[in-house]
Amino acid sequence: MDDAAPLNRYQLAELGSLLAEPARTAMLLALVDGTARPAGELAHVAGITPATASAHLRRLVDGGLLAACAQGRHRYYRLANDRVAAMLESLSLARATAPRAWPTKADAQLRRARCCYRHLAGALGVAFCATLLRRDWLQTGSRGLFLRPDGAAALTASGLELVDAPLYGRSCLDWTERRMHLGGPLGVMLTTAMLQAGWLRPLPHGRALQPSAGGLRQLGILGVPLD
Amino acid sequence: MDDAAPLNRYQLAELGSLLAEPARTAMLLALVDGTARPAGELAHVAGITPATASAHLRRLVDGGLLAACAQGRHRYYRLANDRVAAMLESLSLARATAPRAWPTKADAQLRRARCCYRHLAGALGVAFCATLLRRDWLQTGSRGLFLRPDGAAALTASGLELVDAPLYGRSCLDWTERRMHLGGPLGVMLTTAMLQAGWLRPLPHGRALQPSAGGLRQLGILGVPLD
DNA sequence: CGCACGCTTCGGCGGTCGACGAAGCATTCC
DNA sequence: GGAATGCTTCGTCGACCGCCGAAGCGTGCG
Repeated sequence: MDDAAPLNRYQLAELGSLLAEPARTAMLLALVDGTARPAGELAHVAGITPATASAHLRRLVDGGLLAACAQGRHRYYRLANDRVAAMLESLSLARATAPRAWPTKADAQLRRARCCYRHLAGALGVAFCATLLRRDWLQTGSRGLFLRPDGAAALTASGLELVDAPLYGRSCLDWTERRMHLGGPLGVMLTTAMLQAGWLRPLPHGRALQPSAGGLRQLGILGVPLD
Repeated sequence: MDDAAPLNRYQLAELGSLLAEPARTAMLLALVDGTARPAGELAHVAGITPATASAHLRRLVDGGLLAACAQGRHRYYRLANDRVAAMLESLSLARATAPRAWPTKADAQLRRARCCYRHLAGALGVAFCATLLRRDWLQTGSRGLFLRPDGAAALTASGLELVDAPLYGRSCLDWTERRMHLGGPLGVMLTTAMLQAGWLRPLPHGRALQPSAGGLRQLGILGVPLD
């Protein structure tokens, strides 16, 4: 799946082999919505033991259909690239509805917004990061994600007091949303600024963060979709 | 491949299984150009014995990817429908160049035009049939292919004396071109008219037909692409 | 520091499937 | 009618692969 050149008979058969097993197709179908999911969850989705799932996931990664990224003691898997998703779509297997999320005992507040290693996570963190990327305020450089000047200006205009130093961020997987959000020093700095500006308020117990009315208003103005 | 509904994990795996074998992908790739090819040729393309090829072809037909049609002691296989071709295309396996034709000892005259059960076959027969279809002069009815009035008028204007009776034709596979041409009573009638009008002249030996200069001119006027 | 947890690797079992040769059936040609 | 041809079916062998339990490794938590 690296180049767009026509596949020969062997490459096509190899691709077919990867799709030839219901356990593997179940995992792929669970990932077509772009989420990244840990191996154990994919094993459960496929109805097989973690040992068997590990072998399948290895084959899918070796075959270029999946990408793995370890985070803590979890190992998240996602589709390798957009073309894999498009290929699956073209096989008419894209489901209209996203696969149901793994049942989590985390309460609603925790799922909505929380701090993750000092930066913003949860649905709000994912949406905020997606917005920065969509507006090209966040860009990928050799040393990681960095904030472009126009993005910094927009955030400052919204009331955030940003640190002037060139900070870099990195993608961080969200364990409830299963999507990327902004971590690293840049993520920490932005989250700290939001806390200082009163957009977010830490709840007494746990890591949940409570967005304020004013914070939600400012985020909405910036273009962040709010539930 | 019968409906466009999203595939579940088992249907997708079944489709993958069909693609998981190089011998089968070789056959499918040989058919993506829309041609129909006999089992023996497909076996040669895949590099396997006829016995093994027969099993593969049976699976592909049962899986809805191929369609078979017996003609004489040959059994021609082609892609089941357009969606199969599109699916293969989407897997980036459509080749820009058509697979090289099976080497045939038939001489050039025979390949160009000949009679096949009393109707016109060869490259000229295929091109003539395609033109009739493209111009909507030929239409598919419940009893077979029939000539529409405007088509009959155009052919008569070109100098062919057509029988007035409502004749029906049927698709006939061309063994050198591997494409459909017009057979059945309608095909026989049209070919007979061409012979009577001097467009075609039967060669003394064999079944080859020699188009005349006037015949080629008239066919060109009708829109038939000539080599 | 030790336990719990998530994931991977290893070993072995069983089923599926692809390969072929030989035989059988249908069609065509002489 | 008999031989030749094209294709399918049958029987059998061997390889591959999916499955699991058990063990090993690394991370995170108390």
